[in-house]
Amino acid sequence: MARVTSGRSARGTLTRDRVLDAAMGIADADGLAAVTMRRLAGDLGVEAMSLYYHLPGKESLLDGLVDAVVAAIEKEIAQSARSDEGWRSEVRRRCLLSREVMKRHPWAPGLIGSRSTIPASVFGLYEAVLAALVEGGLSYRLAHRALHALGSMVLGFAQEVFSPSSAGGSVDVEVAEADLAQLAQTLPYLTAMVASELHDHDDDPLGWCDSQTEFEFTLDLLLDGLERRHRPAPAE
Amino acid sequence: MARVTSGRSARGTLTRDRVLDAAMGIADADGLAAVTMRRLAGDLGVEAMSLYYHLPGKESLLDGLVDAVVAAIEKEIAQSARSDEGWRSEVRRRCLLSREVMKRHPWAPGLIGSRSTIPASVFGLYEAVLAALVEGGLSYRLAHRALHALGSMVLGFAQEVFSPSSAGGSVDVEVAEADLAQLAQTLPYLTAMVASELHDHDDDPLGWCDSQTEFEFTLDLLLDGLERRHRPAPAE
DNA sequence: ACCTGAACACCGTTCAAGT
DNA sequence: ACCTGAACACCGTTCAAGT
Repeated sequence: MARVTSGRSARGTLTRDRVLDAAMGIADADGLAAVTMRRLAGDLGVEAMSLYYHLPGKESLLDGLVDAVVAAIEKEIAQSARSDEGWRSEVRRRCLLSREVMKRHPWAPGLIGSRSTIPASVFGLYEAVLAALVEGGLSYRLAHRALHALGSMVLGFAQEVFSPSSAGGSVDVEVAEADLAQLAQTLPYLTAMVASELHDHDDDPLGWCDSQTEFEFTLDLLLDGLERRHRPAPAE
Repeated sequence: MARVTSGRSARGTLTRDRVLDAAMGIADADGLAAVTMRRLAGDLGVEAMSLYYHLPGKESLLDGLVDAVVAAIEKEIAQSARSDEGWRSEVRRRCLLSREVMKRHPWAPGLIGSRSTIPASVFGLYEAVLAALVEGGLSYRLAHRALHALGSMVLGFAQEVFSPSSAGGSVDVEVAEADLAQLAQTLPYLTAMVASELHDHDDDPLGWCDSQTEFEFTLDLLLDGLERRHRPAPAE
C-alpha cells in the first residue's frame, strides 16, 4: 500500500505539471510524434478527455513543453552565472549551455521552430543575451544584428532550420498599447531596442527590421570570418 | 467542349507531376497543413485513393515537394551563373538566390527541417557550395567547417531552426559499399571531403565530424565578427 | 492501366453525464 | 471539482473491386 507501481499512481491526482512531466518523458523516449492525447492519458492511467480539465488543448500542452525546456536552460545558466564576465564570454556560455539542454531533449528545436507563435519564455532568452550585449557596450543597432546573426545559437542549435510559417501562422508583432507597459517591464532591453531602431528609421518605419538586410549581414559576417581564417593576415 | 474549367480537368490524366504541382499550390495558398491526401485529391477532381497509384504515400509526396523547391533553386542559380567568380561571391549569390525561392514557398524551410531523412537533392546544393569553396582554394578542413557554419544559409534561411530528430528518425550516415561508388560520382566533393577528414582523424575516426567542435567554431566565427564590428581596429 | 468504395486504425475535441 | 463514455469530424492507408 506504500506505493503504486504505475497508472494513476503515486501521490494524488492529475496536475498540469504531472501532465507536462509525462509528456516530456514520452517525447524524450519515443519522439514528439508519440505525444498524443490518448497515449499521454494512458501513461497517466487516465482517459484522454481528463487531460482537458487541466489543459485547454494540445496546443497549450506543446507551449508548456517549450516553456519547460526554456526553464531547464535558464536553470542551467543561473547555476553557472559569474560576475565580472565580458559580454562575449557570457553570450558564449549561454549558447553552449542551451545546447547542452537541447541535447537532452532533441525534439525541442523542431518543436520551437514549428510553433506558430513564439512562446514568451523564448523571448526571455533573447532578452538576456541582448542585455549582455548592450551592457557590454554594443549599440542597439549592432546588438539587434547580433541577435539575428546568433539566431538559433541562442537557443542552442546551429545548422538547423525552421520556418516561421511552417505552422501556417504568421508571427504577429502587433502589440496592443495596453500590453506595451507590461512588455517594457518584463523585456526592457528588447523594448528599448525596438524603440531605438524605430527612431533611427523615422523615414522608413517599416524598414526597422528588414530581414533582407539582416540576412546579408549574417551571411557577410560568416563569409568574412571564413575568408579571414582562409588567409589569416589580410592587408587592412 | 473545348475546356473543362476545373476538376479532372485540362489535358489528360493524373500524373506524379500534376499531383506535385497541385500540392505546391495548396501549400503556397493555405500552408503545408492544408496539404492532405483528401484535399489534394479533391483539388484534382479525384478520389484520395487514386493518388496512391502515382505516389507510394504521403512521405513520398513531401519528399517530392522538397525536390521541387530544390529544383527551383537550382534553376534560379543556373540562370545567374557567371564565370570567373570568386568563391565568396559565388557562395553569396547562391545563398541569396536560395532565399528568394524560399520566400515564394515559406512552408519549405519547415518541411525540409522536419524531414527525417535529408533528401538527396538537398545534398546537391551543399555539394555545389563545397565545390566552390574547394576550387577557391579552401582546405577540406576549413570547407567542412564552412558548410556547418553557413548551415541553413545555403538553403536560404537564417535565424531559423530545425532538429534532425524532430521527426523521430536519426539521420543515418551508414552507406553500403555498393552505393559508395555511385555517391562518389554524383557528389564527388562531399565524398572527397569525408575521405580527407577521416584520414586526418586516423587516431579518432569517430571524431571526424564532432558537432560540439563545429558548434563552437560557428559560434566563435559569429562572436569574432561581432567583436570586430564593435571595435573595428583591434591590435593584432 | 487507372481509378473507386468501403473499411480500418488512428487523431484532437465537444458535450452531456457521471461521481 | 474532477473524471468519463459516446460521438464527431477529421487523418493516412489497405484492399478488393470496378472499368
